[in-house]
Amino acid sequence: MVSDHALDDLFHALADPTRRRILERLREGERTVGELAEPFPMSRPAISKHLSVLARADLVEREARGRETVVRLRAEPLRRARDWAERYERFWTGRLDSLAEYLEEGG
Amino acid sequence: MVSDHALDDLFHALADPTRRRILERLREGERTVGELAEPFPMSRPAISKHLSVLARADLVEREARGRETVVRLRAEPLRRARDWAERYERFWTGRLDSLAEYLEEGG
DNA sequence: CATATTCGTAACCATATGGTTTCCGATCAC
DNA sequence: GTGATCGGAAACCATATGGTTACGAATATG
Repeated sequence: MVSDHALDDLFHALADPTRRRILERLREGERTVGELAEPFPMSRPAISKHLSVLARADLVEREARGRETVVRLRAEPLRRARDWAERYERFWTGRLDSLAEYLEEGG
Repeated sequence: MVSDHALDDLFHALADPTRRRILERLREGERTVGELAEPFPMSRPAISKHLSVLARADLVEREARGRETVVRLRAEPLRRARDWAERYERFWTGRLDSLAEYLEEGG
């Protein structure tokens, strides 16, 4: 574990609504940068930066195609996020754990 | 969906190794702020700020107990993170989807 | 060839983040 | 009551973040 820079990048990438919306749209299929930028009330370079953040987290890949750039979803890293969160599952699945801890701690 | 500030706070809280380590330690049981701060090479106020970030995401709750403050894990919000990520599961579980999209797009 | 389009980079700016040190209120111990 | 300890708040600082506009390289168009 130590510091796990990949998880830092991953969660940071997900902590922005614009970036999450981009991922949502990419579920429907690959899109050019221009198509991705169109619905957002911000400039193309701003979207380009968001895509760089997503690419650093390995959540998208960009491929030059002619003068356009096609962006594709790479969802695999999200599995790591899910797995990480799942390790806490027993903690939210009921208060049995609280009782167990209470007993363990000599209560 | 719109903007979902709760997910912003949640993923932001998780995007820091110190905060994730704090959550890890809290899985073993509640801890005082001092106990939580002890292993980290940073000041108590720094940890206090990290705890505020975690509290804003509803991942911990703090309770004054005498002059100490006890911190408890509240893992429920992590379920939302897991559920969010899981919506992408079919995207990482095989390339069948790619074929489907290829066909849908008239390839 | 000339021009328009796509998209990334550079430079810049305002604000947020993450750390520090200092201080203060509350509580416990004596 | 005096003094030590716990922990949050305030003030401060350096850097990161998230946006902008301007520009330039590469590609398509006519």
